[in-house]
Amino acid sequence: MQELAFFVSVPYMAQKQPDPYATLGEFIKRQRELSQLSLRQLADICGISNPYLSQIERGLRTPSSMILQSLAKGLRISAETLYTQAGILDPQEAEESDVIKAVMHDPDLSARQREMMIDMYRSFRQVNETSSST
Amino acid sequence: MQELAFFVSVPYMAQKQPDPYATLGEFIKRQRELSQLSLRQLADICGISNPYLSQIERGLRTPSSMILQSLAKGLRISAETLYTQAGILDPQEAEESDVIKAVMHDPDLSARQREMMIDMYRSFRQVNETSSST
DNA sequence: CCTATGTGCTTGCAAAAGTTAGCGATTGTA
DNA sequence: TACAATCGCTAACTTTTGCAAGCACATAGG
Repeated sequence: MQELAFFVSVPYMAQKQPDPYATLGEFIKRQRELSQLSLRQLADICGISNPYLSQIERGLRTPSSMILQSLAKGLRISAETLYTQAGILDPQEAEESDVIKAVMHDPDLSARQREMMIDMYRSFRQVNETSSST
Repeated sequence: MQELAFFVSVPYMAQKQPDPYATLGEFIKRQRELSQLSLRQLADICGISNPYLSQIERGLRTPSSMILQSLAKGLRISAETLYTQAGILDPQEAEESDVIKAVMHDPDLSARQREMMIDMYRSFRQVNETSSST
């Protein structure tokens, strides 16, 4: 396992995904070219080999979490953006309410407890919806 | 108003101290035990093998992004939280009070409903904290 | 007693991840 | 015409992931 530089200050200039059809590799390649970096340059920055980056961009390899993270750092994108692009993070999670998000993010609840709270919340919302419309 | 049968008498076992679990494996194990799932049960839910899950929990293997994602789904936890625990995503706050804050700020809930959700949440937290484990 | 079932863990092995060496094609420059 | 440097890519290799089979231990039940 190689060492990765986890400097915390990432300037977060994540862009909106311009093409929903783009794969993770295509997205990375576009970001790299937007940054005007060659394949080898980005590979060096991220601490991975250039053939491997090439294979990632062409969709021949699925990078691990650590590699994705270092790619995010190197491209100055938020890791969430990359993960969403990779289909690893749930994009519709952003559309959920803050309550559901907060419950889902709470690590001190059990899965069942989270489920119960979310069920309760959704029931409340539904009840409020029907009672207000009739 | 529709009657809702959400009882807070939760028999679910909880874990030891509320200290932050250092490694990803320990965190996953804690979540699994909070859900009262055996190693094989969670492995089946997530579609991975039980020896592999065992190795993940003991820190002998680093799961790929896809495995992490299925683990997040199986544990009903946000993938972001798992990634943060794994030290892969930057630690944006996953404060427990965020649930209460989000509930308090939700305009689509009634005061009574907010109160019920916060009660439920606090009960869960208390159950998890007080019941000591083996 | 023995069988059955549930728990987590160990052992090899196929497959995928990831690297090093090197290819042909380009570009610039002497 | 070299010659050097850079581009992305291929091939062969090493390392790690992830799984199937099976181990040891515990709790029951007949």
